[in-house]
Amino acid sequence: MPWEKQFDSDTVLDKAMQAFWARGYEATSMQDLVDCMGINRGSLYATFGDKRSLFIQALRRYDDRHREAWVATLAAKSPRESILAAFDGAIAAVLDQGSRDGCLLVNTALELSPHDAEVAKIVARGLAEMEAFFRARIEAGQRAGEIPAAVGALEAARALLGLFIGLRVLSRSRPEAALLRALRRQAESLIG
Amino acid sequence: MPWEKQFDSDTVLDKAMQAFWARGYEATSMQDLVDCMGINRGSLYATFGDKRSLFIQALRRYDDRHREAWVATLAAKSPRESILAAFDGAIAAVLDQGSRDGCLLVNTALELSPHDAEVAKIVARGLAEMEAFFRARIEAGQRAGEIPAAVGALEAARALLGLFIGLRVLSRSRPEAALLRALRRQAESLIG
DNA sequence: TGTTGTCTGGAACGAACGATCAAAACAAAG
DNA sequence: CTTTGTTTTGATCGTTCGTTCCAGACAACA
Repeated sequence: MPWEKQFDSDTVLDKAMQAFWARGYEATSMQDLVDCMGINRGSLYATFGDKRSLFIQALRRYDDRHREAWVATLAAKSPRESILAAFDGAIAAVLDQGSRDGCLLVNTALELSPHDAEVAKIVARGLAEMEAFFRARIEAGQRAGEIPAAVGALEAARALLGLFIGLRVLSRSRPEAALLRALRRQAESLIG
Repeated sequence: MPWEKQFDSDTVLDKAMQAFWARGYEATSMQDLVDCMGINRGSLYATFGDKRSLFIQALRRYDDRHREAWVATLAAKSPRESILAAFDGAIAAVLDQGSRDGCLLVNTALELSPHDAEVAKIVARGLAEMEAFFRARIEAGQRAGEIPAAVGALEAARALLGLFIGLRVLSRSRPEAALLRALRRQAESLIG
């Protein structure tokens, strides 16, 4: 029998994900990926297929490991605080870690969604689940008396999604504390 | 003496702008541009320089012809209505004309701002002027009694910018009427 | 130890990329 | 009509793109 893989698929996929995350799909070449993933060209193609295929796997992994894990982490907090913590986390990534990568789902929504149906589907689902998260947390907050019952959960969740996307875009282009915090405060006043 | 140009620089620059707008910088090749601009390769390079240079000129032109013209059009309405008309216009572009192009400034904010300082400057200025527009209109609306004085003009303007950006991103990835309209309603309730 | 099957490194592919160039085409001035 | 200087044109440059392929390295099994 052959010999086991010399690398961990998930580990190298994570590196590909980060490259796509920082630079986008078109601007990341296969050579960039070979370099940053630390595996051979042949192994890359044998394991992940072509570039688009690799990107889709990276995007799915982002959706699993980042968006879902992020939701799970936030779910530990109280409903109202979990919503604000979502915004705080995105702001902290910019101000504390100096990250200008934003969110891969949002970046991809702009770069590829209008031109690639399969990618668009993944992105739309991810964004829809963020909206669903906000909505569920608002409703839970209302049951717990943390959030006024007068707030329309669906409407507010959609507005929060919009604000959150705006925050991610501005993280990449105008990473200014005052600006980002203004969006967070708006999110706060939105849920009472 | 020589003979005049056979094409109008502004006309062909508009076509380049639309190509970059729809597909982004990296995904638009010089061949695409030669085809859609309708002029020869040599004329293109002689008139606009290299690809990045052409893009910057197209971006500046967008900033002039679209963002500024857009502001000028809106300024004809009452302050409060002009803000809502900004959102309505973006929604109409999606629902009436089926456009999924969004806003070139927003698209560029994500694709190039983190990696190109000169582009980032143009984008940041454009976004800052959108913020300034919102702020000026809010203050004018307050003077006219259309908008409650309790609204913090700067904070609200920043939130509107975030919502507007979110709207533009969702226009490209989830162009659903209910979703886009929820953002507009949030903008409305934001200014009283 | 020889066999097996995969992984590795690197060369190489055709195509497309951004960019350049010299010659032909041309309108206006002399 | 000739001269002049720019535009246009299409060929072509070298590079990089995404992708394929093959010989050598290697660990596990017989």
